[in-house]
Amino acid sequence: MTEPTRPMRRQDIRRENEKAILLAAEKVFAEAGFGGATMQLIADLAGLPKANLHYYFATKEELYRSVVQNIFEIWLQAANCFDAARGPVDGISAYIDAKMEISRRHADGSKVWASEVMHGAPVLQDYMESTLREWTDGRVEIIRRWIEEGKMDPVDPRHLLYMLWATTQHYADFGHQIETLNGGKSLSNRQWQEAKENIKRVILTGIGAQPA
Amino acid sequence: MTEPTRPMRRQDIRRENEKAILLAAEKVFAEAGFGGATMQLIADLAGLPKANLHYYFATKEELYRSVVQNIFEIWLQAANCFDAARGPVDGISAYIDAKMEISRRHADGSKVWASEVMHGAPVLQDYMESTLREWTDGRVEIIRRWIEEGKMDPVDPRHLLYMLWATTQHYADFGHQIETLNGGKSLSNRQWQEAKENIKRVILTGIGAQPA
DNA sequence: TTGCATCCTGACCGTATGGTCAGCTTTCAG
DNA sequence: CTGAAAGCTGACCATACGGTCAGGATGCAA
Repeated sequence: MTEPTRPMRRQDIRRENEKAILLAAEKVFAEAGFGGATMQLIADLAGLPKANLHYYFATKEELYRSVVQNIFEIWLQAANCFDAARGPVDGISAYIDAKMEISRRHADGSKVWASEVMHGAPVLQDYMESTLREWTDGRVEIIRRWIEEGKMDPVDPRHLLYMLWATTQHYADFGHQIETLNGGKSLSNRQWQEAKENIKRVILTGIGAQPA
Repeated sequence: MTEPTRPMRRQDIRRENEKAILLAAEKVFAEAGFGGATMQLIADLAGLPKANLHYYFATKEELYRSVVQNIFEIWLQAANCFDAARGPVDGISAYIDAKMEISRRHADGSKVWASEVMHGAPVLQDYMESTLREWTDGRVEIIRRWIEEGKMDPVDPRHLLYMLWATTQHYADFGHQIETLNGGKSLSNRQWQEAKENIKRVILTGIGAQPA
């Protein structure tokens, strides 16, 4: 115990409880899926009575929506790497780094996101048709320009993006499989590093954008 | 209606009903996850009363297990491509073709498989620790030999395999996302072909195993 | 034809789950 | 200090779901 008592302010209480609930929910949704998750389990993990969850989030759907939107924000932020870059080597390297960091630090969120998409994006369909589509179109344009400028081979930009998403996301979504094939141990720092380097090397070489 | 009545034989009845149930179950599990799927939904989709499902499959778990094992078999069969090959170009090309075909023809199964792994492989843990591990180790050895023989660059075989799994599986698991970014339309024959070619080209080039 | 094994199913049951609510405690502005 | 707003929660409810079962229908071997 750090403090004997804590005279929390209202603001703090709300913020901390919402945070605890969202964190617990992310984990439970990731492990059991939306249908398999129960409010009771989330409540227990968050250390709160179930009724308290419904005080902050009216319904299971609303809580789920919050979790999914959270991870979507994080996912989109990794986009910035792309824009600041001068060429494919910088841009794609940075993007892979960022996405791999997400796979590692937000494995649960990644799984929830994957689950949401796999089940037809019932919650995020709007975002996918607006924000995601715009983001993608923008990146496709950037890649197209790189190709025009001779900075990389003429690879279909969309399929290249899918490849980046797939390879990086895989380390979160299929982390359990990777762990099992790694002797039941989660990847070490070194192994994560190797994974990143491998992806970068194969893809950058594969699109003819080798570092100078 | 094709036939007025059908004097089915017992054998046929069992086979056809099990098949119908498994097909329906695969779809429902893919769309809703294990927890979200209901026996009633599966029964409706299969065109049978719910109680009849329990006649063929005692429990929801047993039905789910059958579905997962089915797709695992298919998944493993794609392995043969690897063995018959003389070098990385043949082997990896054939494997990508096979896995992409699975992503296209068995999208539901692929999703169920992904879901199973994402949730910690509660059903398939044994298989993963035995069959899958053996298969993987064998393929790692093959790739290592290719590297020794100078047929490709020294890329970590395991991470290469993960890359192959990820890129191909992505077209099934994230098919909805891809569809949305494709203007709401599923990929055409031509687009599937392009996807395959792109993956092959980038990866084969990326590992320094260009066709002669 | 007969008898039996297989196949089928409507009706039912116990339980778990999402959600509600009345009433309590705590915070804090005035 | 005070009252209202915010925070909290045990007990409760309706429903949906997995699973059961008694008994009827059907095929099939002898």
